[in-house]
Amino acid sequence: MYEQEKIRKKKLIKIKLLGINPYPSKIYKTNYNIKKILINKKKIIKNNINLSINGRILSIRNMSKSSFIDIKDYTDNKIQLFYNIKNINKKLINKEYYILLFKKYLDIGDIIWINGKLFLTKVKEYTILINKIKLLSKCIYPIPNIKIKKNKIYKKFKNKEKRYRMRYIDLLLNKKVKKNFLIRSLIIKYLRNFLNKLNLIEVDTPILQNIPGGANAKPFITYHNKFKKYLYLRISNELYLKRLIVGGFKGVYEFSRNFRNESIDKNHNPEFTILEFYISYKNYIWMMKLIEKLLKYICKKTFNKYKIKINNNIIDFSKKIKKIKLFNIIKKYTNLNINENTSLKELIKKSKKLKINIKENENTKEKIIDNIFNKYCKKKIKKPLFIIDYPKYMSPLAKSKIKNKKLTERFELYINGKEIANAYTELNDPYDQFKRFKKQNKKFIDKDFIKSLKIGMPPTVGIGIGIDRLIALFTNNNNIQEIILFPQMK
RNA sequence: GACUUGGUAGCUCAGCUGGUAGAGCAUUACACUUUUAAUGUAAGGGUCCUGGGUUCGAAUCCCAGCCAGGUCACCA
Repeated sequence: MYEQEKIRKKKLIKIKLLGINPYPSKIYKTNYNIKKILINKKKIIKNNINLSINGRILSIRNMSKSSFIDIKDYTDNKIQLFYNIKNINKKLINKEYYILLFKKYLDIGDIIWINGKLFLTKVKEYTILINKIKLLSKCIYPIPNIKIKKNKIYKKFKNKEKRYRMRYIDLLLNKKVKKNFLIRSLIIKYLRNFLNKLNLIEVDTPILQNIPGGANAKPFITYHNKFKKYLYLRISNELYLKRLIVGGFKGVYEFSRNFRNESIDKNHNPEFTILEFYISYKNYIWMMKLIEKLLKYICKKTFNKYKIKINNNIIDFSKKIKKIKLFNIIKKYTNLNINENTSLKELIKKSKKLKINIKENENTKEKIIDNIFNKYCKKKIKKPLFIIDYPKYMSPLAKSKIKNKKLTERFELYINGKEIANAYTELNDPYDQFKRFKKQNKKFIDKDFIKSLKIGMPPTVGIGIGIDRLIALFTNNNNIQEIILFPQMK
């Protein structure tokens, strides 16, 4: 690094001394991108079209009095450039052309603008004969070189730590990585389209909250100097979106960046994105149908097909998603006969064989069931599956079922062993909600939210979809770091 | 948090049971008038993650730490 950077710095100084600005502010017009050139190559040659393009240099081959340069642009296509000493005698050649090309001041990684005409070389490669050239930005830090020689690929930049810490290089060199983020962008775009078609309103709610509510997780704490009080980065936006439903919106959604002060692994980043949306006068049954439509829609729009391969399983998003009751799936995989009436003592007894490890002070029914499910059921789910009939004690924000008050109108969506979404008909009884908050977490009770429920929230269904996990799923990545541009690192 | 694998040149990686730090590509110089990610010759480039220890001698063995990956647990 030291050596090569030093050499390039010297070049930079020389270029400047010779009157060339290595970082010009002027914009040079282009009339093509490389993808467009490759598509229209025959036409371009036929009509003798003058091409102007931008790009980054990938490789340089100097041979005596002529040279070849490969450049790549934002379309991720590359094209070969050519210049020859014959051109030097022409009066047309400007100073910059001479200095950059013949003094060899260009490096791999430099960003240039060129103007020239397309021709076919002796070896039949479509190539641009350079007529004018401008340096747009000098590359000082050498990027890993891209080369294939004798069937060996010298293109690797695959050290994960380096890739994540220097994502700009990763994106530049690894096509797949860039593609993943293009898919991410598409999926979010189509989710928005879908929700907008439903006439939901996109909103922004506070990231800095007085009381971290709506989920059970450790928050990041910060301090407001003027208020002289602690504020919390949101762990969820749920309670704010519900306030908006109280306020009379028919439906709202937010792509919410949430923050949780927990450990990092392939499924968890301290900041992550959840899409939450709430629709009044609907319930969780309706939402299940909507989610089927939503998945089908984004799969089709993004990939132009309904079936995609995930972890060697083909998943067909045009099919109806099956439902199973929580206690039934537990029975299926563990043979354990439990239900919402099972007492804590009984649960502990029955689950003893399953090697569930719960800290003694956290010995609650919801923890034990959660544990059993995570350990024995979750990973077995490959195809999309709705899990329903969660007991009330596991669902502090969900409305109870009419026929069985101990169960709730709630479902979770699992695909490929991962929780993708969590939804329920929202609890809108303020006194019931207050009781449940008290049971769940005495430290943070959002009394203002209770007040909003007292004003009256219409029957409402709400859902949270883990966007990072959803995108990891659709891009067939097992690690969330691959689809978060800048994953958190120490 | 536990276990496990790794950290050596710009990149990818060799380096055996301890004996002067290696390769390919990249870089620099020279040669060669259109090459298939050329070719030939030569050169430069290293805090072998950090700190201790063992030893005449440590990239290598031992201990501690840092950073990262994987698996599991916790957390959603």
